[in-house]
Amino acid sequence: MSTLEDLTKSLKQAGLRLTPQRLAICKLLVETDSHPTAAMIYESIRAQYPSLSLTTVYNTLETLADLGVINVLGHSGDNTVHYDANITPHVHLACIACHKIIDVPSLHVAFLNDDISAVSGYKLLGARLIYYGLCPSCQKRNYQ
Amino acid sequence: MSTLEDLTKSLKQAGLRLTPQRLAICKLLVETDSHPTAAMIYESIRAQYPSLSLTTVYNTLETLADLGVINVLGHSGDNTVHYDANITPHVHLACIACHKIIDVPSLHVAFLNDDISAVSGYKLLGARLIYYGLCPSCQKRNYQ
DNA sequence: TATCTAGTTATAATCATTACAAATTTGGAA
DNA sequence: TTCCAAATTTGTAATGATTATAACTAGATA
Ligand SMILES: [Mn+2]
Ligand SMILES: [Mn+2]
Ligand SMILES: [Zn+2]
Ligand SMILES: [Zn+2]
Repeated sequence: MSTLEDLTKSLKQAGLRLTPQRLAICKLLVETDSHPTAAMIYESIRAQYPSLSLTTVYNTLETLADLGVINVLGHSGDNTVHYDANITPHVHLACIACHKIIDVPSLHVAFLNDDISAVSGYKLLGARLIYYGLCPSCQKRNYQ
Repeated sequence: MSTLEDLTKSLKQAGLRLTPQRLAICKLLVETDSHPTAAMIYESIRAQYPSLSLTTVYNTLETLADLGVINVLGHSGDNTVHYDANITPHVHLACIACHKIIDVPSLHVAFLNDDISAVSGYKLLGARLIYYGLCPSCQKRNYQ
């Protein structure tokens, strides 16, 4: 799990400024475990920075992803990209009904990593390990 | 790996017709190993069915995905959804430069599945296991 | 044949994301 | 401190994949 220092250091080391907007976005990313989208981040921070623009959120997320300190998850059935400050490969569980994404621990991820690294010939930059289905509460709701 | 019969049977069992368009899309899906997008499928089949519409491709893919006989992969950095007729959970390697997606065999996927199934409490419907990075030829190209 | 319906098609609408240019802020030079 | 160039942010417009809509077609049924 990246810390706030990880993110801010990597910005500085890349010669980029730590603006209030970037800092707020970084803070939110490391403090949440909800795998937010750009729009969610924008809505959360708008209260503190009323002048914040959605473009800045997208730009900052792209910058952090390019630096390799956050992970870009794909869609969870909702046509929006989710982000994760936890860049150690780990498994996600996405509900196709309510679109929540949670982490699932599994020891086998580490073995999987070793396999892929050894076999692929690719220069690996990250992973998106996503199982999807219906979360317990959405299962109930569907049967009512 | 789903066969053509798997796809056509599941369409019939759901009371849906096996139209020429649907058949052509199913054939392409089971014959390719390239994880095509809706647009790629449309372009491939247009020669045989000049009247084919992109909407039909999208509709058919959604139908097959809802039936659970094809898998919806996320983006590979190209902002387009990729599809896979191989619904047994397996690992993908996506190149962020040329956007090709290949399969990678690993025994640990089976163990991972067992873990997730046992622990989650979710009703699991599928998985997207994607590592991304630079493929060997794009690595060369970047260093020239 | 006449009718009904699932499916297809063409077209338009949606909306997340990206591109662009003007305005603002910043850190450093003078 | 004051000024300046560069970096960054912002508001707005453009893009493009996907989805919605409604007219049309084909194929089954009676
Ligand atoms: Mn996570
Ligand atoms: Mn595959
Ligand atoms: Zn749910
Ligand atoms: Zn490549």
